[in-house]
Amino acid sequence: MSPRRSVAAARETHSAIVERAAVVASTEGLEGLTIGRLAADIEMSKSGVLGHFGSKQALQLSVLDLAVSAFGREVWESTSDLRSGRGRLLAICDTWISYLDRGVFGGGCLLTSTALEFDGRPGPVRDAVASALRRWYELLEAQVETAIALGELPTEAEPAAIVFQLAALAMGANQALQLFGDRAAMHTARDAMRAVLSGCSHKRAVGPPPAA
Amino acid sequence: MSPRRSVAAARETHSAIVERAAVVASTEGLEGLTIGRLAADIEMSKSGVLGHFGSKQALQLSVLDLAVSAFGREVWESTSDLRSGRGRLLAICDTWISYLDRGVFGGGCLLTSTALEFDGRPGPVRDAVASALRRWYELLEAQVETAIALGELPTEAEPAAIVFQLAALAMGANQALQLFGDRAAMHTARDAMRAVLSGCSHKRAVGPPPAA
DNA sequence: CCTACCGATCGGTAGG
DNA sequence: CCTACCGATCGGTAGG
Repeated sequence: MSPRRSVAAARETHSAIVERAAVVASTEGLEGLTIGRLAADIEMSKSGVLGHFGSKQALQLSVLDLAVSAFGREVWESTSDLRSGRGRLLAICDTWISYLDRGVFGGGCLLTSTALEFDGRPGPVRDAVASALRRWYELLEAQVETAIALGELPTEAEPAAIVFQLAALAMGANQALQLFGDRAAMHTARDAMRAVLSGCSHKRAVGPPPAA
Repeated sequence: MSPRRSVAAARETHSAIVERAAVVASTEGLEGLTIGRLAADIEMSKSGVLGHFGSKQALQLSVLDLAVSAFGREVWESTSDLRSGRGRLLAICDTWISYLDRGVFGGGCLLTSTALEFDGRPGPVRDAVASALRRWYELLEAQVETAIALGELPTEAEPAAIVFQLAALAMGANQALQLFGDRAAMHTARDAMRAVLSGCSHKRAVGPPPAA
């Protein structure tokens, strides 16, 4: 008479697999996942694991979904109490760096690593990570446009260029931390992000160097 | 009486394998290399391929060596006619972007992708890519220091922060091109690199936003 | 959710 | 440089 134990339990098992897979993928990559190893980790049979997804690729997409949700929750949603504009962008720089610094799934940013791992492999995984990143960048561009409209950034600021720089600095922070264990770079990245949002050097600055 | 054909021929075969492996690794990753596939591509037996390296890891290190050489030649050495300082740094921004834009081994920058692929896997490959990138960053920092000493950059400029930003922007350009096919981002990245070297915003710029 | 199994491929070795 | 082979593991299926 168990009240359909299988439904709730299956959902829990599903989550447990995806969460474990995210941890593995965080260091081994999404392609480095194997059903067999995951089954051993979670103490299930291979077919028990595979039954939840149907294929390795479907599992990869589930892991990516989890990574996107976690990123959105930690970087974007945690600034939802702020009104749109420069203030929220500054807060996002902080939550973004903090997200990287905490190493959510035990390794670096899964969106960044998946983007690089799959950028040369056409298919659903590449499409999914590309569209997730594109949505994120468009969200940020909208914030920049709002900031410009509010007079918080100069009218000649270019949203795409500003967002490009913020994303690049986040990638730099990710590499510094994961490859070199360089915590100090988190501050460097944060300062550089704030400089990008300071209204200085949004347009080409190719004049002569200032006198020393 | 062939004049030790085996020596020269073996060297050529070795190069052919490594070059092919670099092309494969450029889209599949260094861990995605397999001896069997490489052997089929190059039309040799598996053991014929493996005999040149001894192990897959040794092959990976050879590919990384090739990638480091190519990067050094195309980005650094091609600016060797310039004297050290800001002028050479500006030229490096151009050769760096050009190197990324050309997609040397058919995919993205192998140093960037290997760094991300192996940052969570301790071992010789991780050590090799980390030390190659560290040497590159130190080379750039020395150029920044020279520029400061020559009065081409402000004395309060922080070499590590400037190099961090240049490297981050290169990673951003790599992602934009490989994941989104965004050629326009090459110009965005180049402009942002030049802004970093313009003497503006080297120190924290956290004041109030400029009036609109 | 399991056991049992499939063909394919992995990195690597033996021996020549 | 080759053939022939090793044990291990891969993603996935059949059948329950």
